[in-house]
Amino acid sequence: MKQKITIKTIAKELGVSTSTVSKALKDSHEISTETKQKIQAYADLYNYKPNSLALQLRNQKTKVIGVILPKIVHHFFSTVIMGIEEGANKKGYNIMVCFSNESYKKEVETLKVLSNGSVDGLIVSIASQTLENKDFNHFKGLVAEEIPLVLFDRVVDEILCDKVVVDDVGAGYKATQHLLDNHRTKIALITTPNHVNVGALRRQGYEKALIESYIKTNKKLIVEIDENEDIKPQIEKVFEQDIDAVFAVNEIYAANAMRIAKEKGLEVPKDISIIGFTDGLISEYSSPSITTIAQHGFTMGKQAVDLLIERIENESELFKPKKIVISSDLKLRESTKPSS
Amino acid sequence: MKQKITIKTIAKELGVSTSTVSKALKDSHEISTETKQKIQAYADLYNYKPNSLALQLRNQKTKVIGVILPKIVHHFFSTVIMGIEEGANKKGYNIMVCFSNESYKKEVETLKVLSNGSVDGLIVSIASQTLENKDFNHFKGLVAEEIPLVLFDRVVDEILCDKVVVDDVGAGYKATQHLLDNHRTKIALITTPNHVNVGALRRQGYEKALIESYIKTNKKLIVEIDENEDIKPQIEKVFEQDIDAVFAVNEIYAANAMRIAKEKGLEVPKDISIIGFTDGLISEYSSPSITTIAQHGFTMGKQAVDLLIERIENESELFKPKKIVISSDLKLRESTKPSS
DNA sequence: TATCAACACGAAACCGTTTTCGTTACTTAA
DNA sequence: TTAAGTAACGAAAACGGTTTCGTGTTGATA
Repeated sequence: MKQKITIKTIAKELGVSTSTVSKALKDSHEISTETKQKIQAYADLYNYKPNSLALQLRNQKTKVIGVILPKIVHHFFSTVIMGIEEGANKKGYNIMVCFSNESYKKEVETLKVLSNGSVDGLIVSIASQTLENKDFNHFKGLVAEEIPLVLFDRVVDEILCDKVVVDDVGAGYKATQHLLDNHRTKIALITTPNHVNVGALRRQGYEKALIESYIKTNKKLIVEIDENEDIKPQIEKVFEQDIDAVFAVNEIYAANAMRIAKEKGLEVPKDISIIGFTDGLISEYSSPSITTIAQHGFTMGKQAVDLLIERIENESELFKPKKIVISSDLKLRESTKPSS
Repeated sequence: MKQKITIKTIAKELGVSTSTVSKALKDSHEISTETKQKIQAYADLYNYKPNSLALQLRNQKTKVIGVILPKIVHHFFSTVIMGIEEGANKKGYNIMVCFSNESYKKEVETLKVLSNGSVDGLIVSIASQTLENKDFNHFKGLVAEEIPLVLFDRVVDEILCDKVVVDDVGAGYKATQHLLDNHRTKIALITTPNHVNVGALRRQGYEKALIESYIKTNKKLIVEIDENEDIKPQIEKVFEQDIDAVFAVNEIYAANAMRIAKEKGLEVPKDISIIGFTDGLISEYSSPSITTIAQHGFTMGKQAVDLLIERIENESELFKPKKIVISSDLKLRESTKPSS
């Protein structure tokens, strides 16, 4: 990179002190109009831009927000990023995005790197492996250092910080109830392993809805997908049971289920109803299109970043963690059209 | 944020100088074993982490790479980010991600902010609006300042820098040829406005393939989608023509085309073949699944970041812009299965 | 005993900027 | 004539590190 022009260069070149240059560029009244014009002209000519590192060091703030996601090739996380970026940008912040790739180790490392002063605060969705081994010390460290932290979607109670989540139980309930309303009673649930808590919560909603309809939950109708294995055969297994509906906790699972149903000669939604989660492009463009629970990722990102910036800029306030619950909507599409 | 522990605090607390502390923490031979142990123990106890801003200022490098994308809710860009992040991470860099949202103004601003010393280099895919109004001065400014820059996917010749692109002409040719091989001759092209050069290039490939088969291109079969309008009606118009195949330059257009085909009672691939671009989840999960040109976004991101880091770390070399062309593959699926 | 190297540490400069607090020189009012 | 005020600028500290170059104290050697 070319040697950048600094205040020092300008000062030396114009035979004044750096303080004068600094003040002149800020249009301070302390400096004579004449001198100001001379300095500003010179700065313009050589395209002077203040070094942001120096400013960050001096001001003890970076105007950067760190974002750590488990993965990105997932419509939901993409929309969350959009929301975060837009909200951050509006308040003059930039975002630094990292991925844990669902790995505990990488999450710990990334957290360490970002908490070295390079960001003013962090927005994180916890890696699946971390949720599994339940070791949250790296997060607790952050909290102890009082680095502003907002968790979203995948959160845990052990970490005392602000949180933004969707009403997973309610959403699971809503989805299941919708199937029940369509007179489906043999509803399969395709979910994540139980340690991924959003999956567990949606399952609670599913069970609650069934109980209220006096249907006892049948464990054989529930599959917990192991993402390290091939997904399709795992879902296929549940089709060996007698089912008339599928509730999947994300759209990939839902799309797979639909594909399998078709392969088995089942017609959607006549023979079997399918409902997914995360209102992404797959659900929208598959045929038949898939009814889903819309998670409002954009809103979630926006809320998370607003909360974080609030926390960053009002440090003085006493700390009382907030939890924002975003309600989710049922987005009706073809895959659950009543047969009547 | 809590007051962080610094080298100064340690020095004062232990009654030594900051230089001693700094050296001790780096295990310098200049410091006695005794003192080193004392200092290291103290640092560990209070969880000392060197302030990265201070280091960045002193070393004149940030180990951060800026990434500016037109948008993210697009499978292709998501995979590119993954590639960039992985490559960057491997070499100890972090990435700062921003979005231009296809807007010229936001692109200019973002570029300005990031080139203030907060990043060591930039990876950018140009905003559609910028391509349209052909004003590249903000990029030329970067090049003049010798800030390492790599453009990918959407690139232009006017900017003298490293580039990573897919072989768009070849890909367009390949796709069209595939349709021709399946005895389709009335091939519609659904593309972007011509200023988005990747669209223009793919169109060249399309036209080349047709010419080689002695088929004259019919302008009525080509639609340039205006993304500010509703997409579906625009695509519907081409179905008023007599067509037996559709080549779409991205998967959203392809999915829309398939949906329309079905609504018109056309069977895919019996009555009409459809081929898309960008091997995303929509293509994979729609039914029938859609044949696409795989763009290898991950590879692209990786190559881009490798190129950039190479440039950052070997400044001395004389500058000769490189252009890496990534070959694309045809991914055969159901939407173009030969009817025979 | 004088000389010299090795050892262990500190002072100070530096990265680029801001800001407080002088310090001049000049003007104005008492 | 003198005290006070003001305009215009500079010196220096500060942010948190690293690094070069002393410097004082040992111990060994000639």
